[in-house]
Amino acid sequence: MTTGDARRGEETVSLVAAIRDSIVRGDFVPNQRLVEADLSAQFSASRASVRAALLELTNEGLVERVQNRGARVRAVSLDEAVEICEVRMVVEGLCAAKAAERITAKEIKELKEIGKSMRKAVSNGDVLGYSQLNQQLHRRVREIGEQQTATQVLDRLRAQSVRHQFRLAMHPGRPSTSLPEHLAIIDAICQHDAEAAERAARTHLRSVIAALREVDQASTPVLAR
Amino acid sequence: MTTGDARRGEETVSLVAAIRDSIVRGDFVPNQRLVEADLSAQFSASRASVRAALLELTNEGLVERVQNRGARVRAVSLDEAVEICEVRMVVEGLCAAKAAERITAKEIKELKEIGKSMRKAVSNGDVLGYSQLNQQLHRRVREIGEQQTATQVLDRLRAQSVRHQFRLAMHPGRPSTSLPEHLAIIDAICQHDAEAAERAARTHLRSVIAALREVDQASTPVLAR
DNA sequence: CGCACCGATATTGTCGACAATTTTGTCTCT
DNA sequence: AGAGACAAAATTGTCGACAATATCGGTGCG
Repeated sequence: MTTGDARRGEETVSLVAAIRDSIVRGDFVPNQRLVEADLSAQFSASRASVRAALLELTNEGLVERVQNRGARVRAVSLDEAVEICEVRMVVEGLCAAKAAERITAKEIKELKEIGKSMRKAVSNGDVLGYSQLNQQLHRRVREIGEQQTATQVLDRLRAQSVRHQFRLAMHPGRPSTSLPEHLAIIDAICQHDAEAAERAARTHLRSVIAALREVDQASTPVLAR
Repeated sequence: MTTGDARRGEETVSLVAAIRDSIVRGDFVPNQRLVEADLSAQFSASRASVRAALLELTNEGLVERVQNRGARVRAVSLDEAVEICEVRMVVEGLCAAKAAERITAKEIKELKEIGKSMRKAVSNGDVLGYSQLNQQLHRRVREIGEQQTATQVLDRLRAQSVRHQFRLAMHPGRPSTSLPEHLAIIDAICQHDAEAAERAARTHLRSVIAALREVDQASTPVLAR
């Protein structure tokens, strides 16, 4: 069966989603070549559509293309993942600060609700649920901050580092480290304290960066030779 | 004659540059429709190439596309320009901080040289030269900071707001305002003071945002009705 | 035995044509 | 005359085929 089907119009857009999912979920491993003809057959679409989709994914940073040499799944090194997180650090800091300025009473309740759910998930050992709440929190903060541009930037960066992100979420003990950081962000935003919110967001991402390095060292002990 | 010619291979890449230039230099005004067939004739390229180029420019944020309704030049509103500058503020801050950590003695000399040239350009009233030095400074700082990801983000954002940026550079009195800010960034980086460098970069961009608002109000007095 | 040259194969880049969709203009009916 | 429906034009989305380019394997020469 072909991985993803879609409604009639705009086949390319669904192809982009299908290929993106295949990359994110690991069906296509890093550095794997993506031959247009093969994808065309696999997803039963024309080569032009595949080509357009590859173009799009290249600009999202998930695929690398070299002139006349084709496309392959981009492998994000640890150093690159750190760089990405550093940019995320400052941009999420901006969003948190803006959110602190603009948040409404209703949204405060919502954010605190998320915080409560996160506490519960961690104490229950619900790693998957916590990960989803994590994403929800970050998304809501961006929405509250009303930063369209920042949101676009962050979406792109998140997609690029999703593999590292996932590995991190599965690391034992990680949730109990990040929970208080998340709660600090929520508190600062709910108190309309922009500076504190930015600091908290940065502290959190700094911790993520440190954890990234740690997890990588643990899983790549010396050098797989 | 066709606007841009190019070497044999990879016609699309040169088309992207040609259309981008046309947008940036104002040959294509904001909200102007970009019909594939017309561009195809104008640049004497196939429609497929034009299509690929428009895809690329869409992902750069210079063109907006709606499904089955074609592409048009994106009009960046003042609010959007401010948002873009806010993101730039924090990311350039990051780059400045990293540059302060990593700068070498040789690069310090180079940066100070740029500072000297800027002073000269301002005192000579050389607006264009100052603008170029400005760009050169920002670029060098990013390179010294060795932030690939941040550089990509900033390149994209700069391209989107180039029109506002240009109008700002032409504003009388603007250079003498921004010069000391630039010099402060240079000083902080050259003293390896990451925190001060980030603060200086932010202060500068904050000033740019304020100027953006001011210039816009001056040129759109009430509301063209 | 190694290296450079050359041809065969695989893959991408480009093109023109056709199908699907949206927009525009016109005509009728109330 | 105005609103709605229908047809025609314009434009985009998709497809298959051809040309250009890179990669791989074999052959001859030093």
